[in-house]
Amino acid sequence: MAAQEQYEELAQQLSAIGAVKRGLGRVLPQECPAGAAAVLALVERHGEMRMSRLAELLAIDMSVTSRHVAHVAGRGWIDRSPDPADKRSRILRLTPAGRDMLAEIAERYTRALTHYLGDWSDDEVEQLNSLLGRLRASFDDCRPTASTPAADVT
Amino acid sequence: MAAQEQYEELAQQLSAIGAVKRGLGRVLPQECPAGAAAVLALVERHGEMRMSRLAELLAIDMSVTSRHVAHVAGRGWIDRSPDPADKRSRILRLTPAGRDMLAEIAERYTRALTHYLGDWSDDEVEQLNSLLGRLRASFDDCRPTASTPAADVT
DNA sequence: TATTGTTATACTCTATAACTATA
DNA sequence: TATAGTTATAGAGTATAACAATA
Repeated sequence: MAAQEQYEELAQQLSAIGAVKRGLGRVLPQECPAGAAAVLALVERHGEMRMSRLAELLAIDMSVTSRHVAHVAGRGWIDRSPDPADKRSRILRLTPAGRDMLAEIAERYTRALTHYLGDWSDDEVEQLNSLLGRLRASFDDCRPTASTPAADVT
Repeated sequence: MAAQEQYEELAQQLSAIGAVKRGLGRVLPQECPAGAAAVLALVERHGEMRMSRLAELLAIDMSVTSRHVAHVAGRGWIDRSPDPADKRSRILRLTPAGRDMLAEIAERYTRALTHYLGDWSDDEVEQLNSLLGRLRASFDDCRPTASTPAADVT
């Protein structure tokens, strides 16, 4: 259990971290904004999936997910094939072109971070990754999506 | 110096941290969106300042800063008085109403974070704050703004 | 009737460029 | 001529609501 000033400080840090995200986003290819890059990365990491699953992983509304996916599908980076088991659903798969784009993105991200974080140790980056992962997890656990069995006191 | 996978992982984590920011932003009062709250917090923390200084602290363009400040000034939370020493400038000062709003925001942030991070130790939050601070600093150091003494090889 | 996904609309945040006033 | 700040415009990201097709 942390102190109140620590929480206020954390809120400040999170507010300010947007500058870092924007800086990193600026290295992306023109055709591939941050939202599109996130889609590609998640489909690569978790394998083929449906729209609803992707929306859950992105932690954004499915309507927004739909637009991002339309963007990457329009450029041939993702394949949307109908799910034979449920014709309402679509299965998302990374295409070879998608993998190429992802490799390009990874290279740009790595180059930028090497530049900015050249003086960070392996351990420090590892720690930050770990803490950010836990932070997300702590928020996910309390989301109204799924894993909320009951509690319907109207 | 970290490994490439760590950098890719960090890029992923930063991309995903937006969900946390949005979650935290949802607890803010209707009249005070995240951008406005950031303005108030920085003026409280650093004391009275000019627009250009605030823009630098926010790490956003002054045009955007101007809109955020207009928002908080319009609600009486910030006072914009002309700088007697330079009539082009305006000095920003927190008003009592601004302090009240800030107290309200701090309370909401703290309540939310207590809820989400109840199982985090004092040390863990401290570590995360520290690493996020360093991350920002590492990016700031490489920004084209100020602290770029020479290098004008046209 | 409920669920999957898409589209329309609106809001927040940001950047670029044009503009005003002052140095 | 250069700088401080404002405003107009455009683009990315997100949420809500209405809608289509299928379960």
